[in-house]
Amino acid sequence: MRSRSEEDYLKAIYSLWKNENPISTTDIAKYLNMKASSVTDMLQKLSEKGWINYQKYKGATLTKDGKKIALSIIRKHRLWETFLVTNLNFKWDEVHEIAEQLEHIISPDLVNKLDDYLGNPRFDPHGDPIPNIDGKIPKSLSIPLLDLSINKVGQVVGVSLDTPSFLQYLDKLNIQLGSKIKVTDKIDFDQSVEILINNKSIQISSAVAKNILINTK
Amino acid sequence: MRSRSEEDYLKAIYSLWKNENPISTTDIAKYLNMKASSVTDMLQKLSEKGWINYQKYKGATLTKDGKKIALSIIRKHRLWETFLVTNLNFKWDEVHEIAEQLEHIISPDLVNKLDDYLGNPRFDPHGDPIPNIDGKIPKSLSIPLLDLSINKVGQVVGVSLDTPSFLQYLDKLNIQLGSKIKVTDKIDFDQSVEILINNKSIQISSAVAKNILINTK
DNA sequence: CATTTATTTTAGTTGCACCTAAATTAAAAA
DNA sequence: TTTTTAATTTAGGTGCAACTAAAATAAATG
Repeated sequence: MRSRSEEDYLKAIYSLWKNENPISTTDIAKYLNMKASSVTDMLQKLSEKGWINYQKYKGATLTKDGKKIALSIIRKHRLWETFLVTNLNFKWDEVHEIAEQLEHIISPDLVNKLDDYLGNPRFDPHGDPIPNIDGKIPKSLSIPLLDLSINKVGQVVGVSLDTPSFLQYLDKLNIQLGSKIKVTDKIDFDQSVEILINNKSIQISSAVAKNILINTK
Repeated sequence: MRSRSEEDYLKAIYSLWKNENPISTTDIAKYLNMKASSVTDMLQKLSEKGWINYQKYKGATLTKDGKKIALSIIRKHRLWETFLVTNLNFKWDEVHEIAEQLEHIISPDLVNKLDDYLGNPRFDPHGDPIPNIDGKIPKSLSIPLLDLSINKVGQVVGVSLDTPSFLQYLDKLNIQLGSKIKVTDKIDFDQSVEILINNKSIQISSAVAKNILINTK
């Protein structure tokens, strides 16, 4: 049996895990809005349960079992987000908090029936891949808008950042999932990008263009 | 802010509340599988929050606020049960535990969008009424099968008992929501009932007949 | 390389929601 | 009405998951 907290920690470690380096106590604490001492306590507990590799002062990585758990929670999270957006008509910037609760519902049957009901989607509304029942992650075939060449057209398939402020800004610019975007110019000076969307020409900063994902036909 | 436990207690008191009499500590303890001393603790807390009327040794009743909370949780529970059965193809005896978890998800928006998505159902798959957003409960127009007269036909609209063993027994008899049942005889000796269902004649005990709800056209 | 600074851990505390055991109160039986 | 029994509360304790403050360790700087 796992507690909700334990699941949150495993997911946090998975999310912060980029290269082979272990994740530091402080990074986890920041990610979960907790104090470092609380994190230390939990890391020791998770280590005893065999879900993480943990050495004092050296941070943590997930074991095979820990990774499996993290992926199953991410699977649930993304399936629920898909349900909320495509069936219940939530906007993509409104679903994170709710999915954060739904991901902890316990019932293997439920996840799989939900998956079937949604038509076994491979990506969630943010364009993030949905791990399958075995924890396999479908390869995303997208590139950042920043890397799209001049005069090419692409379709928005997701974002690589999902803070409310970023998503709300996209909403304001009328950039949505499926929006068709043509890159009309790239400004050398600040890497900003001039794009055509809905027959209007707008400028977006490189920071924004970096986090919009475009399909690569 | 409310904890999950607090919500469980309020729902328990609501469920046990038949007439005007307050609900005893012991009854709540039995219902929630807890010790009476734990219940006393919580009753004091709920009383301080203004959700129940509680007097030492005299049991508890819900205040207006407490009743409102209980109804909102029951609303969520029954809406989720409806979703699980009608959309995800769960059987009606499999959904209780999952709904028990889902009912604690916090998001007013979610409940109402789910309600709309399901087409604002008035009754859940067990035939229980779903409180509306203001806590109003639709009147059920059903009677126990036991009270249906000989040679009359009725349709199953719900059950008044939802233990797994009872529901599984109904499944075995092929009695489902919507099943058409004709009462062919009533045995005076033990109040058992002879019915015709799916062109087969079977006998059911009065205990069973009492808990099957039939519509009253 | 020594010292300062930052990170991490340990030790001890808190609130929550449960528990057991003992004391109290209410209800039932003699 | 007294006594016995049952229900309820109080008092004190446990595990969990957070916290603060202090100590220990590692990393960065002079």
